[in-house]
Amino acid sequence: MYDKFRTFSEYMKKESNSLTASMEDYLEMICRLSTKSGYVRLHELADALNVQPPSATKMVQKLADLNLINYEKYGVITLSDEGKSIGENLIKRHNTILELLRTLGIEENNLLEETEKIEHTVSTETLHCFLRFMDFLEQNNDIKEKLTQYMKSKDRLKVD
Amino acid sequence: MYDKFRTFSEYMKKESNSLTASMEDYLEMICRLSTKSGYVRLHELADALNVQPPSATKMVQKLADLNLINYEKYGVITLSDEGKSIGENLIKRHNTILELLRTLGIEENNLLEETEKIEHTVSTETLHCFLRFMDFLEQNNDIKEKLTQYMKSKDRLKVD
DNA sequence: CAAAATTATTAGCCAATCCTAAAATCAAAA
DNA sequence: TTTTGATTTTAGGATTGGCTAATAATTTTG
Repeated sequence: MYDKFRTFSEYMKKESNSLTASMEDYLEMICRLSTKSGYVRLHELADALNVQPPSATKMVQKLADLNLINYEKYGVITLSDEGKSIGENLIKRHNTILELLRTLGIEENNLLEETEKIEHTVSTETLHCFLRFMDFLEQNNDIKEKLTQYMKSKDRLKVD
Repeated sequence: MYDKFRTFSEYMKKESNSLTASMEDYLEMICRLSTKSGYVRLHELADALNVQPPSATKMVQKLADLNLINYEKYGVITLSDEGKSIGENLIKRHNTILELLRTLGIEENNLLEETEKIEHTVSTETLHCFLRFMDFLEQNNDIKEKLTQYMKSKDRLKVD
């Protein structure tokens, strides 16, 4: 009857070719931080993700093994071509989710956290649907406006 | 600059009072499976979640420690009042996400998996926004119809 | 250039959740 | 009632990604 269900852990176990949620976080952040100067230092990365340096070291070594970044001990972190390409897509995905949540009225205070949690869980197909939904609103600005107004007003039909 | 970011693992670490994603999965499923007879057997639970029995044993023991279920070795699993209440809310949350994703045009094939991944990540506030969005569509059936048509059509504005 | 300060690594630990293999318990049938 | 078969538990292992404490390398400063 319920044979199609899986636990969260099992869904989140990535296939061999793809990245774990944390790997995605690191790569995404490396991508953001390296736009200015072209490289990142380990401690900047650790700071930005609010982890301790040893955690960053470990992950950076993993990403280097996967050839997504270039890194040698005590050195500087730069993105490989593949890493850059993936990282840019991760950032796009992040921005898409963020925009969607904003459209649906999630408060600015919670936007980042909610985005960061959700982004790792959505498939490409789902992401496309989200984009398509926002296209729809772009093409129907009256509806977008009406929706925005509605989401702002406080009273609700159902409470939970 | 990016000091508000966290890694996925850190976001998903629950505060002491709340449940991990996997605990939620188990509790939710126990709730579903026990509606008929009022109880669940361990192997039913393991089957439904596609895990091996030892994994289910361990988790069931944890949930019993938290007084969310009643369980004694080799016995039958029943929900405590608190477990039932939480479980029912988890199912509501599940259904809300599922309905939202369906509205946004996610294919039936992917609906369950996408729902199960996302459900653990959204806050109560976000959930309320989702509900409110669907209220909006209920109250504006013309818009809902137009959106559905739009999501069905294949061509897209942007591709990624 | 040597000492001090900063940055990064290693080593080792923890928690969560899955797994397999083997042992224990329970229930049903001969 | 004893045997068999199904169910469940225990024991032990793997992976992931955090952490701290101690060490090492690098950079800055006096």
